[in-house]
Amino acid sequence: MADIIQPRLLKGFRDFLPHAEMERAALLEKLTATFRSFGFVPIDTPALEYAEILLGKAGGETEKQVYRFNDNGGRDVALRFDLTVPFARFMAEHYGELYLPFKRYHMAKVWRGENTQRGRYREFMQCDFDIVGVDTAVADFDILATIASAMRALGVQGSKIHVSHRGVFNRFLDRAGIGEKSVETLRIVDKLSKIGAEETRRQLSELVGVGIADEVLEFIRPGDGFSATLDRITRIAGGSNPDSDRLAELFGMADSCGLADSIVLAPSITRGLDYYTGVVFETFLDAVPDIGSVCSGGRYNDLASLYTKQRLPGVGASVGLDRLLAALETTQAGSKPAGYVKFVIVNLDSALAGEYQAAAAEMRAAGIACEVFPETRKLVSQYAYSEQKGASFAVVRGVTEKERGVWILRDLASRSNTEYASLEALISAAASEPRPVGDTTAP
RNA sequence: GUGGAUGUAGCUCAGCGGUAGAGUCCCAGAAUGUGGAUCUGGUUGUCGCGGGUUCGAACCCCGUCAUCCACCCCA
Repeated sequence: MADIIQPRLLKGFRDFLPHAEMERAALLEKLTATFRSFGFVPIDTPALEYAEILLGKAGGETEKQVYRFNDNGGRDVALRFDLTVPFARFMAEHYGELYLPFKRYHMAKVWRGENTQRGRYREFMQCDFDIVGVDTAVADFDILATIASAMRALGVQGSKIHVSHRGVFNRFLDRAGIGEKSVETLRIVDKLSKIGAEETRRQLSELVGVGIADEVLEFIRPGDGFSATLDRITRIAGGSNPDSDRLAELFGMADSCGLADSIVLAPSITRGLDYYTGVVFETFLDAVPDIGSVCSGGRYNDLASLYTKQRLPGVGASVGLDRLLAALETTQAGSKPAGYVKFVIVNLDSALAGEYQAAAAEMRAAGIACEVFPETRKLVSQYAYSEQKGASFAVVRGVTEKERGVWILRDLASRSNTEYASLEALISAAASEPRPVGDTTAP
């Protein structure tokens, strides 16, 4: 007798049971529809690439997190840790075959060997969308509008996109004479909402001195409105400049589209990553702000400079699918998604197997998802199965019903039966049934 | 990577040196083809895994794996 191998999973890697995977799939479908409605096209790239390609610009932190090994041919390879670096390689590789501006979306798994936590895993899904080849306010706004649209499509009650501009911040830093400490300053500032104003002030004072720390705090102070805040940071940064103008343009477009309320100018958000050069943004849900940003991104000057001499400016964002799922779970607790199948054809007699299959075929032809229970089992068990599958109805027909010439439609939620003289009558009656599917929340 | 907490039935948890338990769920029957109340009976298990101490370990010790929390960083 062979020893049983203990079934187990690697730290930070997960299985998805049908219920969870159906929720995830539903989310991806909504995002896909949104991206397509804005003109983004899909691409895919390999999970595994030459380590040299993926790690080209990576700093110490990233490098430690990358899954890297030698393949059987001795090649130095690594699993992708985000979708942006492979995208850069992709653009350089296919530059001649593509048109600009290029708008793509890419939803795929990435891997990072970092320590796990709630909502943070070693294998997780990223949903990126970018516009490369242009550096305009229109492109920036397109990304913001896509985010807002996606949030609406996902059924999020309320969300705010916090926007800022790296350029304006850098002007301010240069003016304050701490340009060379920009990276450290940005890192501290980025934590404002987490550690509070006092702690931010203390850390900043340590880095640049009390006077300048106060200036920084004044710069990042939450404002009273987009325009007022923009005026203030522009003044502190030394007056009118193209970056402030870009922000004003963005807000103008948002206002025209009725999105002014969804967008907040938040000078304290700067994004940790240093490759952003223009607007940066993070998206927070009104209901669960403490879960963090569910969609972040920004503008970068040069996407693919490591792989090509072509200059490719771009702007894009990434939806944190797992975090978003966690957030939606807290706001829509207890909701059970409808099953894929609406009908289960109960199997009462193996002599009627052909009839069951014919009925199923007819229903599918009518556009109704259904399945035949695959063995004769007692009714209780078949009803329970049907409910597990999220079906609304069971179709019951045994020898007695056949003799009587009837089809029984059982409403699984109300547990009531209705008889029909023909399958066609049953189908049309069920098709006009207004009751929403999957309503199992009632006590 | 650093520090802390936790792993017992499918689920929620109790037990903390002396025969593994409760609730729930599930199964069977009272109702021989129609699931929800009630009653009766029944099954739940490598006590995360591997060592050690002990007459005896779910319990104490060491290691290990996993989860959660904080730091770090990020999606």
